[in-house]
Amino acid sequence: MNVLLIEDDEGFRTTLALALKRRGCDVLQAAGQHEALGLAESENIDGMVLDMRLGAVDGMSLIPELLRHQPKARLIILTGYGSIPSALEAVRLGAHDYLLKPASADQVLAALQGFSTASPRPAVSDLPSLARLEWEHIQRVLHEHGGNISHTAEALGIDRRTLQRKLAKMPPEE
Amino acid sequence: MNVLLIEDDEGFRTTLALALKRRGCDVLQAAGQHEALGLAESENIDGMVLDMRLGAVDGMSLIPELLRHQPKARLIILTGYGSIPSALEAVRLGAHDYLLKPASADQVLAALQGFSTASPRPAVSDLPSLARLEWEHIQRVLHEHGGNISHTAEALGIDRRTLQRKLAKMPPEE
DNA sequence: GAGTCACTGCGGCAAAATGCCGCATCGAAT
DNA sequence: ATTCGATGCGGCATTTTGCCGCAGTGACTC
Repeated sequence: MNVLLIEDDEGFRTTLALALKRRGCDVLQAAGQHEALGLAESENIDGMVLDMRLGAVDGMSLIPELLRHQPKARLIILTGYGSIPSALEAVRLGAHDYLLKPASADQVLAALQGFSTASPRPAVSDLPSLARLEWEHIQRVLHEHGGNISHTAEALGIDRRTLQRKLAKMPPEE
Repeated sequence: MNVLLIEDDEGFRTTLALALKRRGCDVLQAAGQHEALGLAESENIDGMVLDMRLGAVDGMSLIPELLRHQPKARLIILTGYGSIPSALEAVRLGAHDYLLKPASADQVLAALQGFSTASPRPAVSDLPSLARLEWEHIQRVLHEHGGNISHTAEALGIDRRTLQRKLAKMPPEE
């Protein structure tokens, strides 16, 4: 399976690429839109993994072009922020699935192969606790800001010192 | 436009029904699955609004049947909890749009008429503040539990007293 | 090389929030 | 009438938060 990985975060991209290779995929990597479109034009591709936020570029707008070059490929979105409206828009534009970071390589591969991510019937009781929600959101925003604690704290509307303290104590007691 | 409203929360349903009628729709209401399927069989319907959580019944499973009876109708999901995987599954089952409560009657109507809810491109900076996220989540869970504060507090993993205090001070500021 | 600037880690402290009692009330079900 | 669950609220010890400030570091400039 030939996979095109389009993701601007170098660390995340290489990690995921390695994991996919280990699972038997041939992986092409692109960090930006032109690189991605170039590869989509010239190579034969079965599946594409697209980040929604490529620096200042909106990944959503790449979907139609990528699919025009590779109409038979499966295209899945892998994004950090993510929202229901954007997921629906992506699907309308032709994406086949929409995953949220952090997603395991197995999840990505399953989505590429067309096994829609098993959506466990959300029971009424599986609502996340406040602490869990907070933790996940902090991780997301932190990653969004490239690990910059000062900016993250400002975006979250809390004190930088508070963020530091939260981060310092979160890992141990989950 | 004939609209079938399938929603178990009586208050929410009648409110939305009234709002849609005021906007020129003919509204049929159903509180449960059998009622909904009965109306879908016998009436001519242009649009359906379906809640995902009808008491113990999973609204998702109704989608194919409803569409079988009304293949030309637009079916939109309106749900309180909502998640990206469930939104994707609903679309795969044939739903046309997927809205989260609270949604304005205008949003519902726009979705019914096929104007996909304008998804303002989520900028990198429009990440919700921690306080806002917490507030929205509390509202969601509170509604999920029918306004029961004790149960909500337990589900959120916080003290009942704390929840009361949060609720008491939230409305004024923001 | 000196200086500037942004970011980080940490200490301290007053103010606020939280957890954890208990008590009184109220309505519905028994 | 009594029981039971839910609610609103007071009090209080403990924890968390906001808001300083200071020192160290790395990058970038003059």
